[in-house]
Amino acid sequence: MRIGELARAAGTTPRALRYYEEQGLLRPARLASGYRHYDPQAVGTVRHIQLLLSAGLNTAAIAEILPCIPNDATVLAPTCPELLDALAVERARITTSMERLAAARDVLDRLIQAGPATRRPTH
Amino acid sequence: MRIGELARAAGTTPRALRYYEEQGLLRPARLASGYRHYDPQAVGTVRHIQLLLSAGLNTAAIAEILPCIPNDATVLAPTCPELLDALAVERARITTSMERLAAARDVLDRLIQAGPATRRPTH
DNA sequence: CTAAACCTTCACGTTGACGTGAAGGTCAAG
DNA sequence: CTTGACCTTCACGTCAACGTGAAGGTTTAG
Repeated sequence: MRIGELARAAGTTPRALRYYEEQGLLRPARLASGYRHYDPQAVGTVRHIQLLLSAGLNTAAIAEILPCIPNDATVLAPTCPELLDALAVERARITTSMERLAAARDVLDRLIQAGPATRRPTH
Repeated sequence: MRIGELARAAGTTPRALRYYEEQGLLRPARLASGYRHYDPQAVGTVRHIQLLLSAGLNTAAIAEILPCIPNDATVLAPTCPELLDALAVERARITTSMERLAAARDVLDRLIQAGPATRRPTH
């Protein structure tokens, strides 16, 4: 498939896909015309990229981790053992983020709960 | 207290505090010298700001919400009812973020689990 | 064969939350 | 009264993940 088709299939834009390639996350083949050519597995790869990006990983971290994620998507990775540290670091970062989000949500929840419904004087 | 002291107390920088003021999040008094003067409650306010920022709220959203968070910090807000919508929107955004983080963490967990320990052939 | 719809490579613009000097006023200690 | 640690207001720099043309080649449907 070509870049536009992949972009539609993965819910993104050609520009983003070129950016991912520039960052070393994708390595599409090239047709004689110079057009990029992606195999169907690229759809899953791009979805993984977007997921990790939305989790706050940057492209450098994803570039490390991505080779360990199999194209098959149902089968797990043969795994690159030397990356376990990096994985653990990112995992910890995500957990910390989730805790902060939970704390912030609690703040909002308290405001919502103390809302217009309950209006008891404090005495 | 002055800006440097507040910055140290809240674990941030004077520059950030001036930025918060510029965004309407803080309104310190001024001494005759032109120096900003903060009361002790500002420490808690700044902590709230940082928490909400780290949860992905921008300064505009925080500017809406912050007036509803009491300086006391243990007592809940009298609440501004017209903000319930905005609160709900941000709450939903946070929940979505947490779900994405959880999904990404699952991906990492599967990689970590399938790590060097387990190495069974698939047949 | 031609026009629409693709694609290519530059290369500059955007957004948010600050960082980082620059140039100068203020305050406490010695 | 001077030095050093504060503080002030500009105002430009940064970083990441793209957006947005510009100028031009390619492919495909009619």
